[in-house]
Amino acid sequence: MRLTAFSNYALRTLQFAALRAPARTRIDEIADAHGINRAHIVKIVHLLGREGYLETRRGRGGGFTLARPPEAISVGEILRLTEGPFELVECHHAPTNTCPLIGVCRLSKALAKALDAFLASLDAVTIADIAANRGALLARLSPESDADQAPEPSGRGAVVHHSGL
Amino acid sequence: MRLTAFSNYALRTLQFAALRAPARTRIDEIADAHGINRAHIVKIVHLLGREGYLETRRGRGGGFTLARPPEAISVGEILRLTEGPFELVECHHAPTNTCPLIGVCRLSKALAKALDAFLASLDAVTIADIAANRGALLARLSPESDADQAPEPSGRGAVVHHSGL
DNA sequence: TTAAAGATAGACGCAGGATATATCTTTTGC
DNA sequence: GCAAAAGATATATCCTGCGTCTATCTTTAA
Repeated sequence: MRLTAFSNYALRTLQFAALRAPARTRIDEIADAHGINRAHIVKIVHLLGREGYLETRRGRGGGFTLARPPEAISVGEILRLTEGPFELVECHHAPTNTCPLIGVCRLSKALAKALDAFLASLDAVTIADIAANRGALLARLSPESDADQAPEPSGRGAVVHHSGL
Repeated sequence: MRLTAFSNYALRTLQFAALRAPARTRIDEIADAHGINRAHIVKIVHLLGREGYLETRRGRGGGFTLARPPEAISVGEILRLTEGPFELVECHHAPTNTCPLIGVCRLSKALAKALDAFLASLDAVTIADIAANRGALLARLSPESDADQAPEPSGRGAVVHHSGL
């Protein structure tokens, strides 16, 4: 049982934006920080923008910021968005189900209940919560500058500082 | 987020064995019932036998039964066995972690806690629980004979009745 | 008008899991 | 003791979802 890297990076993108607020964050910053390809974060930012979690802005000086207060975005709702339908087992998806026990199977129900417990636990956690220890996180993200946005601009393709995330 | 079919069938194998108890169950019965290849259930029965959940017996008249009372086997422990290490995100596996936030990241901790909630929910469910409504389950598994083991023997390769599971 | 930024499209690779086949060993019944 | 029935074991192959990459377009500010 594993979450997709897509979900993981989506949450880290929001966490990063919360840390940078009220300044804007750029896609390349996050991609460089993780040492991964731009395209991943591009897709994530695009989706989160469409769904009203990020305010994106094109062009020079652009970037994105949280579209809502971080206390108003829960980890659970992001996972519901990025992880696709949560079908732990085949029989949770009626159209393709082949199990004749459907409707009377208590295993299926127990699994659904456990999934609810999982999501409920994450519904109680917000982006503000996972960005609360700002100092410690920023120290890891950009060891040289603690609380302000990195001043030096970076080119598109060249990985400049690779501070990791 | 999805469980493997392997885990799903492992639980159904135990559920089936509980329903059949104290009679023995054969691998082919379950494979035929699901309409899947023998090899899947073979691997599962072998593992569950090795780990002390099933008593297996070779040869004519062989098959397997639960090695413990069904109340003493929880769904959670089976999942821990069959699902491999539960690493929801990359950073939960220290050897391959690349995230510099490791140790201070509250997202990582929140995910671990949610996973605990998931497993705790399933630790409270036993094989006895998911086989409790015996009548309803058996009616679906073998519509013609309700409470006794199907009398007709079935050959190895030929799918005979395909009652589904 | 140029550089910096997000938006969009599409191709490709690949690991894990699902599926299948073949054969060996053990046990019982005749 | 032989044959049939059952689990044990090994190996091969397919396939889907996810991750990865490249290229190009559009918007915006200096």
